Amino acid sequence: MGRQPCCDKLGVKKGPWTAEEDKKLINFILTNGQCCWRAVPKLAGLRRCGKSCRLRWTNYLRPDLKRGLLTEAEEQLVIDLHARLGNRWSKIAARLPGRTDNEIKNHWNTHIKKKLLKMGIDPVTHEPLQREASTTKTSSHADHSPESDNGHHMQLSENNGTTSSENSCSPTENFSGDESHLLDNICDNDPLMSCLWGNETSLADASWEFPAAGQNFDNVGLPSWDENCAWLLECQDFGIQDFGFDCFNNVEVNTFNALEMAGNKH
DNA sequence: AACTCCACCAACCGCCGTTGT
DNA sequence: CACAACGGCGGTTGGTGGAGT
Repeated sequence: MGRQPCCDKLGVKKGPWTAEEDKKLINFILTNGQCCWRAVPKLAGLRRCGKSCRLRWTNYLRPDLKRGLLTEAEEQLVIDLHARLGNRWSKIAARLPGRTDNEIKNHWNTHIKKKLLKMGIDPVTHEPLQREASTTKTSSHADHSPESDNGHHMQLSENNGTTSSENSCSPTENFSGDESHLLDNICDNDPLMSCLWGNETSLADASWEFPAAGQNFDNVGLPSWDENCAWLLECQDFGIQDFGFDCFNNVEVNTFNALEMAGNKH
């Protein structure tokens, strides 16, 4: 009869994660790798739902995360991808290494939306607002989807504010359909997109996988995580910056910062 | 200094497609 | 095949801190 419940919901902690919890989660994934999230809280000694553990890991603790504001290039890419994909944040995030869907979604809602509106562009349809107003008479936005915007999306350009309609790929961007053709179009018309879409398979297939114990990050150009992390965790209480170390790569520093921030909060 | 407003973002909620029993 | 949980996703909320008054 079906599966066992994910968590009993009773005695499950909610709210912000503490440094201690982060430590436990990191330690667990270090030694066991990413396995079934349902088992993680129990095995890691966390009073959290597996879902919550996964979220914490993917959005905050993952060592390959970039932090800080999106760069201009990233922002432009998000806008472009949003015009093509709509609110499919996970798909968009897959094109921006080191960024999470949550982060992109937040950035969209807090920054990009306003920016587009200021420029007179509808953030939903990527159409100019005036033209938008006239077209709404015949079609509703409620059902807006990448398939329905006919590819006449606006591209944010601080330089000239021109649209990219002319040089963007066309219409009916149904990714499940003739995707290879679509990707060709995108790549042909946009160098940045070309670069990213060029790695389509690797990016798309490279669901973030933490190496199991004994493996290291050599294949992704990262240092051996489990070698570093033991003392990393021990050091978190001091704060890495206090050491004046600048020899860490971003990955390690990010993890330090994450832990430190969590530690400072509590 | 105290208060209010606002922006930011981590985390939760609920839905949906997939998958195990 | 039916059912129920899993995993993932997108929408939304609530806490926090900074800016403005």
